[in-house]
Amino acid sequence: MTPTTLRQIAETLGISIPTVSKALKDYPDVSKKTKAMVKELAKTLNYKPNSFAVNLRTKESKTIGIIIPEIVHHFFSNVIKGIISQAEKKGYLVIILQSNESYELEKKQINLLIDKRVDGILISIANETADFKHLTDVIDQNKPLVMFDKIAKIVKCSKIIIDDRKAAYIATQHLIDTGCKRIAHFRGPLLPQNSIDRFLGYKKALIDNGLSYDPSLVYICQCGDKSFEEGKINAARLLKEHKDVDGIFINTDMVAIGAITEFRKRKVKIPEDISIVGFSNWFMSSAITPSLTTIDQPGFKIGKRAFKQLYKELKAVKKEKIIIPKIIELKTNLIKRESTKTISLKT
Amino acid sequence: MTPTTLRQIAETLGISIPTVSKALKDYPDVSKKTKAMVKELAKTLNYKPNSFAVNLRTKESKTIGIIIPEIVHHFFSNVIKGIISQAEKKGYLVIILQSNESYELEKKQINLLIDKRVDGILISIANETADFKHLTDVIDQNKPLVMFDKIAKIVKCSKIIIDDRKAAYIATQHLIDTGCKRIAHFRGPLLPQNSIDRFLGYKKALIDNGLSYDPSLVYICQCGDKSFEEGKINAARLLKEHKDVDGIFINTDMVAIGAITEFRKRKVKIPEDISIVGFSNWFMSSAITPSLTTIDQPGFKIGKRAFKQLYKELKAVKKEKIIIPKIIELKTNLIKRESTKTISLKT
DNA sequence: CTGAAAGCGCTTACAG
DNA sequence: CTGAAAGCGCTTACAG
Repeated sequence: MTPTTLRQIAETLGISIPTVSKALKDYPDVSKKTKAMVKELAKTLNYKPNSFAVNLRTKESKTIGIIIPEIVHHFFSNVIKGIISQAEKKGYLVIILQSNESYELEKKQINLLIDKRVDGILISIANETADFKHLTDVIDQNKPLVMFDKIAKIVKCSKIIIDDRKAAYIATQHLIDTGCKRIAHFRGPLLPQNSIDRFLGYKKALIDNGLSYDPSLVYICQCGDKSFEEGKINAARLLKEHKDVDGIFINTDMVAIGAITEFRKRKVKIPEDISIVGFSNWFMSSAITPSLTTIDQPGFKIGKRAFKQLYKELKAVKKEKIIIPKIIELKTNLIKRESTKTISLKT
Repeated sequence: MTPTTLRQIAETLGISIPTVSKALKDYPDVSKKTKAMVKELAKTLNYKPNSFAVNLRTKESKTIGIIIPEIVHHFFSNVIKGIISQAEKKGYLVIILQSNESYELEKKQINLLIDKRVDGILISIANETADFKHLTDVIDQNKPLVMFDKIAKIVKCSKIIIDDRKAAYIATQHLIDTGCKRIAHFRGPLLPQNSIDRFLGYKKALIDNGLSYDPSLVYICQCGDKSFEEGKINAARLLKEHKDVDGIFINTDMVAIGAITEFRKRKVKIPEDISIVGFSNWFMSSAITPSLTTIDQPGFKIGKRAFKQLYKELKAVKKEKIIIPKIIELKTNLIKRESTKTISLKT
């Protein structure tokens, strides 16, 4: 009923606890005979080391924590999957917490994880978060912290990101290259770095191409639960307020799909009347009609890389080496589909 | 740098470790003065109990494990969210593992969790799983185990389910009530109980209404990554093989949306030519055109209830009470939308 | 009201 | 090759 302990094995075998411990871990200074004996009994008794005791001795939990704003989200669930798959390979278990984009919750959750003595933390910060003390505290405790996707530039830790500005630039450039002259942008909330960067990339592409930047063409979305609705609403507003718009770069696919739905309902032709580029390459983007041109944001890969970096730092800390924060930038791709025109070959 | 311990507080204050421990936990037999003194110092030193030591003593980790077939999945990510939200309230942290529908992985993961000494386990079993020893082992160790959604009927543990058979019956009945005479079914894989039950509900509705059951109208989908594609492929096959079909009950929304996409492409009118009912009420179901009539499967609620049940059993075990397995059935609803006809009032 | 004692189950450095 | 000793940091029953 109660789990087997080293003591039980030692007593039934008439040897000492340390010897049992060492035999099980194949220490070279234990006789083959003893090892065989111990291992056999351990197996029959289904011995499993008590992880609490092991943790207490080794000061490691072989567990990491991850905090994300939202679990029910295509991008983040892919990131989680990437993290878990990689962590499992290295013998780490993963505790998941969801901040709901709330700074207070995020702070509390960081504390929960620290209390649990996780070995390291992976985080994509909440939109609300503007104060980073809870995060620098983690680093000050010499506990590895890696940020991904939604990062805070000021915090000195490793980060797994994409070049949002560049990707947005490419997306907007594609609209320009395919003939759009008046391009709107449905952006994300004001605070998070990636929605700022996507906006800046959009703006720069316009200016570099000699198109004027018009702030009234920029619509804000919260990109939460209601993304699809926001897409529809903004599409309707845009149609009313700016009849001359012929292209939109949209912060996230879900919003873009909402917009497409609304446009189709109103018989606006895509891409002929309005071309659309989304962001993230959610699988529905290739499924809808017309399929959506978008920027592929590699969630699974981001998760994998985030864990790999954390793992490196975990090992560094163990060897009492200093952690040198690394910024890892993953590539994105423009996926051309039906929601934008094909580039006309110019002579 | 290193975390504060009880010893440090005791030594700087010149009192014993047990007194510090008791002061911090507000034991009645410690003087107010001592308590105040201890608490203040604990606060300034940012004392946090070492969870490893606490676990070792109390034999509790305040951590539970959850195993699901797939994280990147609307239903499951909602369940996870429900579990986590509830667990956090009760001071439990959640470790998540993904079985990829693989029996071997699932077995390994159960062991991982047992090795970690989680207090309890929540699981939705893999399609492949037909042997349940790894699960009964958990129960035999007196460790609470609660199944949800994809369950094994033989295993004696609590289960959070919906009445798949009834829901499927209602879905099919709705097709019949709205005038469908020849109804196909796109079912899930052969093994999992819920896909069996949905199939049986479909079949029973046909028979109860005097319609003949025709096995050739039942198509199998794996319902994995390729659900959308499977929907398209099966829709195309159906059109070729059974031109007379006027209604389909589909195992899961994603497949249904694939089917709708294919039908629209081929100018099949929905619901006039073919009516469709899905299953799960994925949010895209209300977004697509035509919007999808479907069965609402309350993922978040299932997660919440699953944790609540586990929590009850956790407490029971602590009090050395016997766990009485409970089957909790949550209600589903038929959500009528555009992919089925409105019921004609008969006189 | 306070503290000495025992112990949770393991690991590691050291003695023999 | 084996084992006695110390200790990780806490908690709880008990003595005073």
